[in-house]
Amino acid sequence: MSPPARRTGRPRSAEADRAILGATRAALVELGWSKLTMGDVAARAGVAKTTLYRRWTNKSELVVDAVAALLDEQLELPDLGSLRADVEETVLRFAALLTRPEAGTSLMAVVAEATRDEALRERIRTTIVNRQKRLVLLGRERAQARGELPREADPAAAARTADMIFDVIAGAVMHRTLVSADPVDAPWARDFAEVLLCGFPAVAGGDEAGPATAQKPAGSG
Amino acid sequence: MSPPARRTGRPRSAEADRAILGATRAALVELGWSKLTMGDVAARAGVAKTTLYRRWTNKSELVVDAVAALLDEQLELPDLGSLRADVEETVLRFAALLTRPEAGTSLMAVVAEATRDEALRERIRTTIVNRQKRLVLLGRERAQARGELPREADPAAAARTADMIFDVIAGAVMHRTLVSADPVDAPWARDFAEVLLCGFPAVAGGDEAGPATAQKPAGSG
Amino acid sequence: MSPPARRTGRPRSAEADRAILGATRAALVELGWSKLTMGDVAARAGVAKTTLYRRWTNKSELVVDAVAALLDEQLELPDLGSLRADVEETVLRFAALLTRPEAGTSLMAVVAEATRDEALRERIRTTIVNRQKRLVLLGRERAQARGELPREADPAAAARTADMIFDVIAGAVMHRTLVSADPVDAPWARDFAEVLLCGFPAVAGGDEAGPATAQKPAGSG
Amino acid sequence: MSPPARRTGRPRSAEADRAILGATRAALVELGWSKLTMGDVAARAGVAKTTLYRRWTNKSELVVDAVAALLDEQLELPDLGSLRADVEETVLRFAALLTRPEAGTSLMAVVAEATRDEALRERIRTTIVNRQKRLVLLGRERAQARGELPREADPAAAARTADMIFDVIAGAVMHRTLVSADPVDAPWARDFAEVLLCGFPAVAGGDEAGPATAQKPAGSG
DNA sequence: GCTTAATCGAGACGGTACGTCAGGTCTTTGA
DNA sequence: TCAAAGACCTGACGTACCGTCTCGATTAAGC
Repeated sequence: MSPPARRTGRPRSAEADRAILGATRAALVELGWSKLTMGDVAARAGVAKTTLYRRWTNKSELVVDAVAALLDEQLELPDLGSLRADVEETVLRFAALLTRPEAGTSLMAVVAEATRDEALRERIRTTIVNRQKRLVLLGRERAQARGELPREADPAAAARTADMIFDVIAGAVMHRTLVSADPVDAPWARDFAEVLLCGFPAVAGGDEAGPATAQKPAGSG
Repeated sequence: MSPPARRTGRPRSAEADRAILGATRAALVELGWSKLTMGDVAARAGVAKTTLYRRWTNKSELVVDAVAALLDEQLELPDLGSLRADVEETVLRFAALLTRPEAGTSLMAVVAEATRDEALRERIRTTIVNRQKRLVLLGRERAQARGELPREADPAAAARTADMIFDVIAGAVMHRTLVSADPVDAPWARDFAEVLLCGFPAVAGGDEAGPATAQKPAGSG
Repeated sequence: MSPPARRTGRPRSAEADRAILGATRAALVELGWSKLTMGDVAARAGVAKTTLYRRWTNKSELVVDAVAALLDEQLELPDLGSLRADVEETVLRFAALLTRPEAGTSLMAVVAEATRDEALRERIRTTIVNRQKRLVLLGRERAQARGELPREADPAAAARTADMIFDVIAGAVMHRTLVSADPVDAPWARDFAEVLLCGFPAVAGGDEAGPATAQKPAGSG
Repeated sequence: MSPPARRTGRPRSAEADRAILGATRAALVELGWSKLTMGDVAARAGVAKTTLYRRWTNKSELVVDAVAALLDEQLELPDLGSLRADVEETVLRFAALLTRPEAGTSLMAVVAEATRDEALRERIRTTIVNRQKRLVLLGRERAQARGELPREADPAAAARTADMIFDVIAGAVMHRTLVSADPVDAPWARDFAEVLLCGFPAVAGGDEAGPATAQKPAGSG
């Protein structure tokens, strides 16, 4: 059907695929992105380098897949009864994941590489970004079911909002963890959820200051 | 004092320093982080590789300095009369900067590298992170002067808040630009400022839904 | 007996054999020994690599057979009425053959390979060396029939002599053509025949000098 | 002067040159031509592969130089008082050399390679062929001094003759040793010297048969 | 006409070496 | 002492070919 069903020749070993991705993750844990080599991954997987290059054109694509598998497997949306609690927990889990040596660094490195490589960019978008956005979509749906958020009429606007939330949450955690190199702990998560739900003036000083200044600009919308 | 006062021998050429950083930026523009080579930088700067290594211990540190200089030179806080306007403009400027080939990629790559290199992490913190936090601090001060934000009593809490804001703004822009690979344009900036100042329920549907559900959890501090 | 009489199963394609040897020669012409690859030969022959390895254990053996077939097909002893004329003509023909890109190079390469490979050495001996010695044997017989050479009493000595002649003729032509990389033309062939039949002092200066000095050493034999 | 006298930069290590050629010869002895690898040679020489490739563009050129050095060092013309004795001894020595694993095979392989590589052919000619022709020239001179050979008037003809003798001797020994894979021993050397000095009919049957048939063809020069 | 078994094509596989490239160091001569 | 030049070692790169191995599909010979 969609894949033309290669009929002929020896079929690719599914075993090898698994071994390679596993070896990649193990190597990332031990060595980190920059010291990981294709030869080493091949050796760990008990596989020839050519087998590796037959499936992934380079280190970046391989690592994207390995990281994507990790994210798929590790990230699940909790259901703690309130949007705020779900956000806090998700932030903590995501931060914990990014702190793992195989995840955060690799993601950064791969994204850096992608700026010069359209194919890689596409692969990141499909296997990581789009797939993790499900968390935002699911979280919103639950919040709407609970009555915490209104149902949105315009689906385009809804999609835009989801993208925004995804970028804000993922971006903030990533930046805090990897760029600022500060810990994401429970207090931070609480403050962050507050900012996300109420705006930062609520955190900055007192609740009374917030509403007064945070008006939409007169000319907008 | 700080420089141990080298007295003897041929002094280092200040010309060389400038040429090297310039060449590094030019090379980053053309080639990007991963294809940039020390040999190439040296050649562009009309300098021997030795000279280069006498000043920076490795590629990463060199690039950190080049990027830091770029950020120092390009990022300034606008004063548009309101906190919201300042945030929107800053977001746009920062996004424009990250889109430049020498900036975003390099930053990501260098951060990725830093996860395994304490010295590099420190250099990033001092020459990039801490130095750009000035924008947040200055912005808050102005907003306080305008009466848009209250003066905070607890300096530790004030610092924490500033860090948070910095991570949220920088992180969101960075993630949108480089990971999601979507454009940061005026509408996005407007929405983002709205989230930042009022919380995301304000964007999600209608103002009425927001306040009702986004209460602090009962048991929290 | 010699073939273990495979009774059952699909028989090997004789077509394939021919196609492979042909493709090998074509590839040798185009690429030479060192750039010839089994995969390429298979592709040219429209045959799978497996088919190829089912018949020849490796590249060297395949090439030996291809070259042997070439020699068999191209080398024939002329009958020009005198030993000298036959020698000259044979030398020219052999040189012409060695100059062809598929012959000389391959022969050298295969011989080089054989020094570490007894099986290959044996194959060369049987399919090339012994088979081409027929030219020497036939030539001598004809010369004896013409009365140009005496019939030899001792068959062992006769064989030794034939071997010697074979090595001298083939070796000289091969060395001149491939090592010295000088042309074997009619004058050279004439001189060579002179040396072979009369000894080199006859060529060196004048006939008178030769016999006088080229005596067997007194103490030998 | 002729080399523009590179003044600047670290000079090439003469030590390395020696180590590499030595390692090459050692590797040839142990492994033979086809199993010798550049990486292995580099490792044995305690040198990086790049250092090796900086001096020789490929395996063949390296081996040519190694073999040339071997020949220079091992081949010397004996002076046994007569041309015949000198020839016999030289033949034996040359055969002994070719039998060594690093010499004969390598020479064949390199010559095979050279048929497709003009630069290599030139290198063989200058470093091996021309340099070893000295033996022929020297041998003739001595024989002339002894009165065994006439002095030749025409220098061009003299050169042609020397080339011929060189090809006949080297070619015969090489073919016997490597192609026919038969031993070159004292009896063979004696027979060969006889052929070379008196023509092969002298060996074939009786001396009386030789002169009668080995006349120059009527129509020639 | 069915069974049997070796052959065929295709192409993936584990290996080994290739020749290149970049990182970072060291050794010259010259300023 | 520093600078320019460039050789050096290290180690990874991605490719090429080797010879082997699985596939499913043929194709005769024997029953």
